[in-house]
Amino acid sequence: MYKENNLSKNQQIIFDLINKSSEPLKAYTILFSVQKKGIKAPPQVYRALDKLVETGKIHKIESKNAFVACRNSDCEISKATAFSICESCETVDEISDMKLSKYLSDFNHKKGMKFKRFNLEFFGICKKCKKD
Amino acid sequence: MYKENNLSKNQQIIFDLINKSSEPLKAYTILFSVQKKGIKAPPQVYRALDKLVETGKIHKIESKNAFVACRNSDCEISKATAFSICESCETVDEISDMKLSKYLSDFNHKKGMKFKRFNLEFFGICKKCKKD
DNA sequence: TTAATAATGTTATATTATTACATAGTGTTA
DNA sequence: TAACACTATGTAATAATATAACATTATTAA
Ligand SMILES: [Zn+2]
Ligand SMILES: [Zn+2]
Ligand SMILES: [Zn+2]
Ligand SMILES: [Zn+2]
Repeated sequence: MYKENNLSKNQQIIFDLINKSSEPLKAYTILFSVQKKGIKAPPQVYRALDKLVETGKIHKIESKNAFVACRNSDCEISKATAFSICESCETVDEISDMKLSKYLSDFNHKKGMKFKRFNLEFFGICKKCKKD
Repeated sequence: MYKENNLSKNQQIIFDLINKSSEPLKAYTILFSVQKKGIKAPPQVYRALDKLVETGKIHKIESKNAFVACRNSDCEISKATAFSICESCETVDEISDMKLSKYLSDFNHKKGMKFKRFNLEFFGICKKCKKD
């Protein structure tokens, strides 16, 4: 089952759910949504999530403990992620900006640490919410 | 008690602990450490932490659910935070880089959202760990 | 076909965080 | 001072997030 599609059964079920969602999904929301498909316990969800994050199919929004599907082919397997988060409606968008990504990937710490990965979360009020 | 020092009793106890620590502290580690000082329950810790984050005295490392004291007068009350995190020894350093901070504060999303705040977490292996 | 690896199923438990409600301290102003 | 708003505290219970441990099955590679 793994070959043709590179996702396993549980991984595919959970990825499909996250990918169809317009908002970040939390692990237990996912768990409740997939119980009818036979996924009954937290470890099944967390294992699939871990794998999907590892392979860059989804990202974790750390400030929300929630997961979104990757919308950006440029984030190179989760090595360089950036998001905009509306503090009013909670909408999350993955930022796809080559200049920003390059600037941060090239950033070198004064203390000599070479970074392999970064995650950036911007917060504000989105256009839609501003109108209200 | 609030006037002279702008921190309340519990806030001061918890700030002192985090400030003296060389590593990020987790809420329940803090709770266990301050029980002899009369702080006995999670809400007391979380309330103090919330306030300290709000006022920029400490920051939350989202990827670790842990807290560090602010080492940077430039982060302007938690509006612009950046950290380097060693994936081996778990050391966390607050990055103080005006150019980086300005670059990100000035960054404008294509979708027209104006950002009020950001948090950036870099991951890698620190110098010390590279030698081993 | 055997062995290694990856994925699954299941139960229990650990860790992180909040709700709800009662009480006490502090600052302002009538 | 007394009345009030506001902030902080204390406490019990519970919610939400995540992992450990172990048994089983599926897939791949040698
Ligand atoms: Zn992505
Ligand atoms: Zn919004
Ligand atoms: Zn700071
Ligand atoms: Zn290190």
